[in-house]
Amino acid sequence: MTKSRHDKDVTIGELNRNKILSAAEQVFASHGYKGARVQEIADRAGLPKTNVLYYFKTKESLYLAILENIMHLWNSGFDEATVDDDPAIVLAQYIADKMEISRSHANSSKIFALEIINGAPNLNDFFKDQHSKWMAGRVAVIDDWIKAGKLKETNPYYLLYNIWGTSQHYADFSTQIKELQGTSMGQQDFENATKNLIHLILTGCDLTVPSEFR
Amino acid sequence: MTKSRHDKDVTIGELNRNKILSAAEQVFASHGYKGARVQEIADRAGLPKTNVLYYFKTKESLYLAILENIMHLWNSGFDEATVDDDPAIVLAQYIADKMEISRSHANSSKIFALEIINGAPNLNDFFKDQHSKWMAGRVAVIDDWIKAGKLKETNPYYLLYNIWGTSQHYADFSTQIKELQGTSMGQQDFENATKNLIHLILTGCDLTVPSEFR
DNA sequence: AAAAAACCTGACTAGATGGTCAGGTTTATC
DNA sequence: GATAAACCTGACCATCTAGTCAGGTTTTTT
Repeated sequence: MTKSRHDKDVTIGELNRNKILSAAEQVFASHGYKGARVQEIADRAGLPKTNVLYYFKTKESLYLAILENIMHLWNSGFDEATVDDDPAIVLAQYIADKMEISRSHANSSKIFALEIINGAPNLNDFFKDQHSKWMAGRVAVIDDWIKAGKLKETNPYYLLYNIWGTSQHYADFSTQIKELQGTSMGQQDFENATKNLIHLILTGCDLTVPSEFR
Repeated sequence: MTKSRHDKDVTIGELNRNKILSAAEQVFASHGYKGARVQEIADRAGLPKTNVLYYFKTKESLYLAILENIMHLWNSGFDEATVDDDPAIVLAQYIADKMEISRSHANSSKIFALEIINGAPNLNDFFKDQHSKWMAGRVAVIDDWIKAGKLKETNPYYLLYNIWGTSQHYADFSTQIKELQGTSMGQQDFENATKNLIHLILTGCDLTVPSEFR
């Protein structure tokens, strides 16, 4: 029996980094970037503040680390959609993806949506650029659908924010319900909410809800 | 011609108070209570910080003044609804009211909804009490509707948060669209959004949308 | 078991922040 | 035009905050 690390072993660093990220997620979600205190993050992580700053040199870098994690979550089939795809299927799946993120990563979702809704005031240039490009690409696809007659004339930004805002609200809501009553929204509740939302958004665009999302 | 104030005259105090409240609304809405800086509020109001603190002794009292203003906005027909009223009409009208507030008072709406969704961490006991009572009353009415067979078995908190969250999202969204494109959501856009929302929420409760809200 | 790497933290600092205060000016009232 | 009330603000302060640093301990590697 050796004391050396095996591949499957978790280093103290990994463990603490995760503790910190998880604590930071909660604090940033409830107080925003400016309002979050490093000390509070440390307390929630059960570590001294200095230790938090050992792993993440600044409050900003910790925040950006969280945003980077979240960005991966936001990847979806919509990213590769083209004018040849069916907008109803692509959008319905996108809404379902967003709802799943709201369910499984409520705090992350809250932080990222807040950042985007407020015009990304805390994102550095790299992230802003990355997100702008993604945004421009999605808007272009939506515009192409409209030009191709596959989607009614609509504001692409309106549509995207609509999806984010509504699915986001379930993230806020599910957290709150849990605190108030001790019971989370169940899987079935979320499925119903997802169907409702797909119906709302798609019919708002004069699209027919694909049978697999009904 | 006299220099005395007439009833219709506005004192300097009233003017400045309004400037400050309006500036504070913006800052609290975008940074939250903790993240808001008195200096930033002063800058936006075009006044020295000391002057802001002359009118509102503390940051907290300024925040509470805003919440008090908003509370009046939240009054609606739902407050006096009883089991004898038609839930479809009461709820549809309530949603329409909330949407109108999102349209006309986006920032206020954001602050108050945030406060409630986060469990009112910054509200003093008076406000908490006032709101708890309102909440208990509304939940009781919804439960009565359910017992009377006028509304399907549903979680009353879920329903209320659903209405707040979705209508709230239009407040965030409308601000953002304005910044991105220079054009606000028009009256027609908001009417459509309101109808969509009424439909979503009511059908979610197995209620039929009253014709006047269709 | 020695060296290196990773980890930890108490004491500290510079700057920001909410708030005070004392002494001023302007406005309203008689 | 004198008095009172309302308004204004530069200088200041106690406290909080992100971040530094130096000197330590533990873990991993060789």
